[in-house]
Amino acid sequence: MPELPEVEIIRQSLNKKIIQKTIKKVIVRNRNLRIKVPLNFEKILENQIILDVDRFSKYLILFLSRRNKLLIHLGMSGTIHLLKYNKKNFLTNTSFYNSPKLPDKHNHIEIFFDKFKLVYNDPRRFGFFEIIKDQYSLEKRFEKLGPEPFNPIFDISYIHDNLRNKKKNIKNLLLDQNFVSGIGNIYASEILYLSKINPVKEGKSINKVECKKILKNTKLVLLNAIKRGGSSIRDFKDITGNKGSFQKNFKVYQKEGLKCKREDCNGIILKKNISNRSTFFCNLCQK
DNA sequence: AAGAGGCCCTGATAGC
DNA sequence: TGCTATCAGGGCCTCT
Repeated sequence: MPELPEVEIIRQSLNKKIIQKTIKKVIVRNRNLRIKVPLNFEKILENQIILDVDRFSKYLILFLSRRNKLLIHLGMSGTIHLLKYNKKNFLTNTSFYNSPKLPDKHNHIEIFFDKFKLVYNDPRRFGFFEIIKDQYSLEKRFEKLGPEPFNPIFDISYIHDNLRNKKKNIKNLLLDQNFVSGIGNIYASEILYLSKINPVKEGKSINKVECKKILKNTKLVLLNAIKRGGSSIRDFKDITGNKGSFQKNFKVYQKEGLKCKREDCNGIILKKNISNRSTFFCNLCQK
């Protein structure tokens, strides 16, 4: 479901609520996530204090008091929300979150704190919760992933060097997490539109000027999306129930058939399947 | 070795 | 109404 901006929004809202809180109890209702939740998962987490909530790419990282970490990935349909306990010690969702569209049957993991619980809901179960034993293992875990777009390593030379021998199209390259981490299907289309680059263009035919545009627009799009609370299509919300609004800023994503937003362009937004993912682009100004 | 395609899942929606 | 097909903010594995 979420790309880097949405995960960052979740991190921020989670950070405010669970830092320095102790995990009282953990219930796993379905271990069959993308990675099987191990049988000792609950025991490892219980009685630990959350020291920090960090993020790399589309992964959330909870730093725990015994120095291990909880790595969370939301896949395509994972959501996290906090439910407050009411006076009778029953659980109510009125204070923090309400979403009539999330049936309880997909609440796979619940982490209980003193006054609220964290609930992980994921209909498609492409997400996962993974215990990482220490800092070294964490770095090892991310070893093969490319830098985030905000990392100074991700500069024009890095982009150019990584594209120049690639036959793969630029859209798929932007989605390749081993090249750059955090871009997903929505933002790839948006970045290429702003850069006036056709999504099917081969990596090796992208020149330095275009690399510069990709660099600039990648950061621009992701930062603006974060600024606006992420993109709320299919009901994305942060853990306190606030919707993002970046979907209102989409130039091409899900804009098939509409006129190009550039005033000096008479193009039409087309939808094309690239490696089985929808891709949106202007037929005229993206060369 | 790079790159294309299949696959992991459920739910919503469209079309007959 | 009820079927079938298609499509979803992701990423890993296998085959060529």
